[in-house]
Amino acid sequence: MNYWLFKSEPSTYSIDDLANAANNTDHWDGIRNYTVRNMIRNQIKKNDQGFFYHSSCSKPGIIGIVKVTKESYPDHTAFDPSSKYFDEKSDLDSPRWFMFDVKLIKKFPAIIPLELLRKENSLNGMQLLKKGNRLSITSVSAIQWEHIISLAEQ
DNA sequence: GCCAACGTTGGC
DNA sequence: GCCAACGTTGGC
Repeated sequence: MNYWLFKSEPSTYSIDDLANAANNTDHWDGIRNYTVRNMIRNQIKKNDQGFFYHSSCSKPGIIGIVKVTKESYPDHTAFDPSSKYFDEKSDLDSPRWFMFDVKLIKKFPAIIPLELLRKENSLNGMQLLKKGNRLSITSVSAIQWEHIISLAEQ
């Protein structure tokens, strides 16, 4: 099983939106970056777990845990001209973009701020924290995962 | 295939 | 709003 970190701008889609979705489950759409697309198609598997990360907001950080409930399938928003994620180059017969489903497992009582993650020496190698990282999905090692979970429980 | 120009991300 | 860093586009 793999661990991930999924970024979302709370003004677009927050952890509370997921909490309010039917069965606490929703699709993770709108990925329009090839590196991340390939991660979805090749690596993100059912029952993988991930952190829900709030980005581009006043206090960015990790706010909860989700679980992958459905693996890679075509992102239908790419075919919808009214969607901001519409991509006229995505072909129904050969979709360019993919999404997956996640279920909310836990919302932390308090966000774990990016600022705090940066202070943790044992998280030095974390992909999220690397200079220039802009990927909206990054991998998390089991050790990093456990360490962050322990921060959430403090 | 190179690379300049432009677009996007996302912390601050 | 700024801007560093990276991604994408498209002419050549």
